[in-house]
Formats: sequence, C-alpha cells, structure tokens
Amino acid sequence: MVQMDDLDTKTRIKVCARQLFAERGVEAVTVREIVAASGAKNGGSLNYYFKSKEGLIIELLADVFRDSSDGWLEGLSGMQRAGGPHSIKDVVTVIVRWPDMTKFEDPSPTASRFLNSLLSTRRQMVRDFLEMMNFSVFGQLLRYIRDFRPDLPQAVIEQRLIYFSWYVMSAKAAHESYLASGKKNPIWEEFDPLQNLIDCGTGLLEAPCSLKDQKTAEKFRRKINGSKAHARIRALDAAFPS
Amino acid sequence: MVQMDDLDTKTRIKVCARQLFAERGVEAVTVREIVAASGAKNGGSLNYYFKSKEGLIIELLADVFRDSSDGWLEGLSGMQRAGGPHSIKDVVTVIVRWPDMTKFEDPSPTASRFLNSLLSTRRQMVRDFLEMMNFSVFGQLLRYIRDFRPDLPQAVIEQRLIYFSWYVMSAKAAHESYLASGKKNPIWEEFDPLQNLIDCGTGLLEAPCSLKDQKTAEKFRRKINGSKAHARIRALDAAFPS
DNA sequence: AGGCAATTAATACACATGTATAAATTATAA
DNA sequence: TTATAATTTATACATGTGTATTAATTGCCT
Repeated sequence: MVQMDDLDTKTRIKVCARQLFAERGVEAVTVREIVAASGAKNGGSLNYYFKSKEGLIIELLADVFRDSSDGWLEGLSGMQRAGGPHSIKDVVTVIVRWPDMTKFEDPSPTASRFLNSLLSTRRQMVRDFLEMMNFSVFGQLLRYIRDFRPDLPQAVIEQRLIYFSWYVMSAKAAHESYLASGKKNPIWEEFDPLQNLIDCGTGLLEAPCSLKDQKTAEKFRRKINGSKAHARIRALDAAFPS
Repeated sequence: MVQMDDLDTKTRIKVCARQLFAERGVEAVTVREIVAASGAKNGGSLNYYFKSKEGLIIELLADVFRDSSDGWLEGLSGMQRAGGPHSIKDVVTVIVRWPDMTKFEDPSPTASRFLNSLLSTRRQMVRDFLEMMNFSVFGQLLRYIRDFRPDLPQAVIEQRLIYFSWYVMSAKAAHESYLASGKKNPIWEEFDPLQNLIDCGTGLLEAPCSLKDQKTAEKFRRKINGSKAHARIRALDAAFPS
C-alpha cells in the first residue's frame, strides 16, 4: 500500500490504521485488519505499543491535532511576519493550506477523513481533546476572522465559524478521497482544489447576512470590545454538543 | 425518547434505528440496541421486517432519498411557479429548506447525520443509490446553479458543487446535533441557522475565482451550450470516488 | 559468546454480534 | 367461534472481536 519497508513497526501500524480508519471509519475496521495491513502476524505488537484499539485511536488523534496545530502556527507566523492578516482570505488560506500534508510520510492524506469519522462515532473524545489542548492556534485564527466582520451579530458570526469549520473538514475529506482513489479525474486536475476551497470558504464568511429587518440587526449587534473567551467556549458546545 | 406509542413496530424500529445511527454511526450501533430502544424483547421483529441490519440500513437510506427528492421537487415546483430561480440564492434556499423536517414524525431531524455516517462507512452503497435513483431533482437544482455561473471554468464550478453539497450536509448535521442535544444555546437561537446556512452557501457559490492569469481562465472557460450529462456523471465520481 | 532488554509471535478466552428457527401469541376474517 | 395469517417471543449458534498471557525471537552491549 505504501513504501514503508523502512518504517519501524509502530509507525507502520499507525499509518495503516489511519488509512483504514479514514476509508471506512473506526468502528468498521478491526484490529486484525490493521495488524494484517501492517505486515504483522498477530496483534501482539499493537497491544505492546498501544495497549488497545482505543489507545491507538487516541494516539492517532493526538497526532492529527499536533500536526494541525504545528502547521497552523507556522502559517500564522508567516502571515504575521508579512504584516498580519489583511483579509479574511489570508486567514482562510492559512487554515486550508497548513499543515502541508505533502511533506508527511503518508502516501495520500488521511487526516480529514479520519477526524471526520471520529466526529460521528466518538464526539466526546474529540471534544475532550479540544478542551484539553485548548487548541489556541485555531482559536486565534477564528478570532482574526471575527474581527474582520464586526458588522455581523454575534450569533451569526459564531454560526458561520462553525459552518466554516465543518465545511473545510468535509471539503478536504472529499478531496482526500479522490487522492486516495488513485484515479485521475479532470474535475480535480484542471484547477487547484485547495485554491478553490479557499475562495469558497472566503465567500462563505464574507457573504452578506439576510436580516429580516434592521431592528433585529441592531438588537443583536455585538460589541467588538467585549470578551470573546466566553463566546469561544459556547461555540465549542454549539459545534459539538452533548 | 419519543412519543411513538401510536406507531407500529416497523416504523418504531426505523425511527429508533435512524436516531441511534445518526448519533453514533451505523457500525457502532448494535441490533440489540435498536431492538431495546424500540421496546421489543428481542430481534425477531427486526428480522421479520428487515431480514438483516443491512436490510434495515438500506430501507432507511431509501427513505432519506425519497423524502429529500420529494421535498426538493416540491420546493422546485414552487420556485418555478414563481417564475423560476432568479438567483443562486433561490436555488440554495430550496436545497436547504426542503424537505421541511419539522413535518415528519421524528422528534429531532436525523437525516443529515445518518447520511453523513453512511458516507464514511458505506460509500459504495450511497453511490449505488445515487446511480440507481438518478437523483434527477438534485441534479436539476445543481444545473440551475451552473447556469448562474457561466463565467467559471468547468472544473471550478464542478468542484464548487461538490464542496457545496458536502457543506450543506455537514452544516445541517451540525445543527441537527444541537437540536438533538436538547440544550438551549443562544448561538443557535438568536438567528435562524437555516437562513444563515443559505446565506453562507450562496456566498460559497458566488465567490470570485482566484485565477492565476487570465490565459488559464480563457483556456478552461466552458461552453455553456455543451451537454452537461457527462459532466454530471464525472461529478458523482469526483464526489464519491472508488 | 553470553546475557539482557526489546520486540514479535503463538495461543487462548471471554464476550459481543448478527442471524436463523421454531414456538407462542395476537390479530383478522369467515 | 374457529381457522388462518400476521406478528412477536424464546432460544440457540456460529463467528467475529478485543485483549491478555506466555513463549519465542531479535537486537544490542560488554
């Protein structure tokens, strides 16, 4: 499946597991499949390195979060060195283009699909990770976006950030599936899918808001100088409730 | 879980199953859980009505597709009676607001999450359904959107339609999760989430395209009068490859 | 070479899962 | 009522699943 004869057993298991999880979801994949795909004869090594399937999943999720955070931090730094974000598009570009998956050992990216599948079956686990790691980099990027739309009521911008986050993950997952399929399709080849993803994500966030009447708009217009910490927490609950 | 003492066993099983599937994914839910949730003492009825778990899933998926098609057809007809779509927003409104889930027996909507979970674990099954039912209503709606953006290269608009489809499903799923949680969160209450979803979806599709140079744009500019049938099939493969 | 730690293999086991079958119960119609 | 169909229950079974335990193997240092 991939050139990984030179990888040690632990990372070989992780790469195979994440690939299988990305394709079919964590529940549908058995430990024996992972073991077979990684070339081992039985589940001894998996038990040795990860103790259990759950332990393996947790470590994979930690990897995804770490890689994402690192990538976003790198992109954020570059953007700030260039004079900070000048537009929503700048921020969206950082979120979409980092981390640059092409530099990892994976033959085809799997992070988005893996995360996506986890969100349906183990939302609580993802939630716990988000709370634990605080996920400050992503929060900072979202805060930049908020500041570019002070005209929007609080609820509107928070909803949009949730929609946007789900959109990016889903769209990247869709593109990931194509890359994993191995087949060439001109739809994905004739224009850079990530650039298009950035354009669309920017359009999503910059779209005008349909307010029924102006009074409602005034009523919910938010104060820009208010603390955003509370809103961020509530946004987490809104994005991943229960 | 729901006022369904007056429902017959078959629909009771279906409602419970779809709810559980929506919450945790099809693989993570066992038939015994479904049976217990529906109030039955054992899996006899499930076997009697659906033959197997797979049969139950297939019937649920058929329901979702049928309800969606019916709803979109209703919305499309109304829009055409009002003089056809006058903007991308008109089409997006139909796609997002129909079917009107509030008129179904479900206490909280589950269709988007159920479909979402199926897409990660049984993509082929969803693909087969899409090909079988042709799904002409949705295709017609997408065709309307295409016609509003003749300026975009073929690959760009096709990618966007894929992104848009995934976005709508994910965003509706996110809102569904909130509704299912039962807790009140001002983020979702202070502004109509569906209206915001429509605004954002419209913005996504109407966003300008970042073309590196104008020559590339000219090269891939599509002919508006060309047949779209072939493109539609390829779009299906691009959205759900393999 | 020998000894020790690190890793992998072999095997077993308790339990969960999907599903089939026949009996029991309830509804329906003559 | 009674016969027949429709539905539900009780029960069993083969297989799959995660995981623990012990033995074998390999790598490494002196």
